[in-house]
Amino acid sequence: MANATSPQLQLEFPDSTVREFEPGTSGADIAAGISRSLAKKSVAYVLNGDLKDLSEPILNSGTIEIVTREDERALELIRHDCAHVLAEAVQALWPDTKVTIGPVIENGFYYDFDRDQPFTPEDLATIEKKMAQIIQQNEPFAKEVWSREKAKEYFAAQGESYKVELVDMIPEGEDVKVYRQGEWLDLCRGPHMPSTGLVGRAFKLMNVAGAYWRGDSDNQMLSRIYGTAWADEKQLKNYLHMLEEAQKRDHRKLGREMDLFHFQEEGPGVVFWHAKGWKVFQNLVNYMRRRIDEHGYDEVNAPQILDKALWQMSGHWDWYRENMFTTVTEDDREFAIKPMNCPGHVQIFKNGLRSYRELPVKMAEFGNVHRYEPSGALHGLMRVRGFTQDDAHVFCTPEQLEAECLRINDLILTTYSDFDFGDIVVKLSTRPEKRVGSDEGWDRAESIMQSVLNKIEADSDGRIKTELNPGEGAFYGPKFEYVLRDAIGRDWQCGTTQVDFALPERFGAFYIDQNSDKQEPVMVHRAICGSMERFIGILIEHFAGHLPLWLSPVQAVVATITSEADPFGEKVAEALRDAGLNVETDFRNEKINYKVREHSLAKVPAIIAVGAREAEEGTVSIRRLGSKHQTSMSLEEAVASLVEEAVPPDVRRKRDAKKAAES
RNA sequence: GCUGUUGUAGCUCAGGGGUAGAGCACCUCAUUGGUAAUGAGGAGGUCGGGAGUUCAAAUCUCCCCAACAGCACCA
Repeated sequence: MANATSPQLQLEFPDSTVREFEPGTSGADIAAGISRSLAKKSVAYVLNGDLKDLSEPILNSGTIEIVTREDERALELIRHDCAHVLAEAVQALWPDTKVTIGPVIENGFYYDFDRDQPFTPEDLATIEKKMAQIIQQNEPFAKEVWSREKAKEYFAAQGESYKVELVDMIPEGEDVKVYRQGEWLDLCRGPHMPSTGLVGRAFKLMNVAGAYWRGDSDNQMLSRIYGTAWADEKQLKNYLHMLEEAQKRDHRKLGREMDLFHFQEEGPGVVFWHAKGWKVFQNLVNYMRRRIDEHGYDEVNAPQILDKALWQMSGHWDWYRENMFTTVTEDDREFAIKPMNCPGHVQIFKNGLRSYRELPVKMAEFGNVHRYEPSGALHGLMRVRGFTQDDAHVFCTPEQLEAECLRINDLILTTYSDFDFGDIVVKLSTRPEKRVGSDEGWDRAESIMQSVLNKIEADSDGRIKTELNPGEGAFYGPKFEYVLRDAIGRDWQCGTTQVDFALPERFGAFYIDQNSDKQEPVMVHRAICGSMERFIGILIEHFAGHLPLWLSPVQAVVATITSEADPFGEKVAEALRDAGLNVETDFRNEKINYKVREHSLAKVPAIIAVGAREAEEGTVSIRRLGSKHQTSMSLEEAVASLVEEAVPPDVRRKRDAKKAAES
């Protein structure tokens, strides 16, 4: 068709100029046509939003942009190329290693290998050296399109059974592509940069780990090597520095330094809360109590241990047995320690007769639950075997469901904002394969929740991102998951709203409607912090230990400079305590430098130093955590400002609203 | 649970087949000092637990436990 009348490509450049090209022109040709320096610097191009190999011929019109190595979009190419170089290096060093996949991930990449002898951390340096050699050789990445048969034959002959499996997974109609780099090649959909040399030197292999083939624990465990790669060494250095900083705010480390809690061998996954940590815990519980009170919940408390029969009825005995702590008494009666609060709450709902007039019934509990989590899952406060859920169950009519979901969303989002969390993702998880209830029921619930999800996003001013998690719902109903991101960039699911079809029916819970008929209520499970333990862990990391004054276990330390000032120091402490603040005194025979250092390390928000001068003038010198400066003010001023700052955000919000209404 | 690594004083860590060492913290004494470590002295562990090899084990081997990094699972 390429003749004199064949249509030219219309390509629009970033500066909005449109130019015509012969179909089949490559990105490299275009870059070369613009300037020699661009041709040299370019590593790929973007056509209509898709990243392409520089050598890829252009067949369609559209917007085009040449991507240089410095471009942010080149970063994923650098990382992906680096993964290929890693794989080549590994096979050069250990030829009997089989390759699998090596994708780009946040901040880097990994590659999974199958090898009898897993890699050791010492191997990483060897591999890095080999990688540097490969990069030095600067072989071009050459794309080839193979037939399915050829690819399978080739990889089978190489003994690369995983690659054969991967070829089979490529959808019909899609090209089977391999990228060659010198002698070595890999099945890959691309794109890549023009040559291995462009990977550069700003890469580092981070660690080795086991990982299951295709993410399934029934499959073979592979040996995974994680790496990071950046455009230049400065970026790499920054990233490594960021990791170090993140480690400093690890809640396990801060928990010890701040004397909040500890773990020990005899109690894997259960927390020993120290006095200060428990104070934080109580401050958090008190906050949540005020919030749920404001939202019309009733707090209840259901038993820790219940007969197996109840858990059989709830379905937990079938679905959740391996995660439950159980105990058999002398008289051979079997009990389970509750892993969830819902069955208990249903019992409370069922006790007595419920009228439609009572609905929605909102039952809350700071429920202490125990779950036998896999040992490898345990992680500080973030993942424990005994924890406290800020749990609640809303029993309502189907008509009330949407409004209740929105009400819960409001409670969750205001709570997160009170704790200064901005990065929130709400995910809607829909019906899983293994499930109870009719498809019509799921249709109805999912459509209600989808509309709630849309409202959540629309009302958030872009603060909330929403996602769909198909097939990830609970077996008894769809759910929303509220996910926060921690200091190290890990995501933690905290809040959740789950619609339950199964439990009311299983327990035969009902209410009496307008016509004196029995009706099954809809049950909504919801948690906001999720686990108080985890939430505190996230708070510690989020604030790097600098908890807001209202949450802080010790809000101020009064430290005297000389013992002469002790009586005045006592007076200051008393005044602060009388005003409701949590205050400690430090009258030890130590220098003020020593005291300041110690309390700063313990993350005390305010150090109030008093010496002879303050005692005489009736003033105090306040040094706030994180600041190197101190301000001097009268004792009265100090008390008033600290008291004001220590007002919890919800109390402040209510107070301000009241004030605004009055004026 | 799976793969790998680690486990020595409260903390951070050194050592390593012949019965343990540092710094900080702790205790005592001296020092009363202006905002991130005053000085001196003292006490403290049998080296995660168990078994084995050995004349001798904290050190080597095996089993178990726990922690850490991932994976899988999950609030």
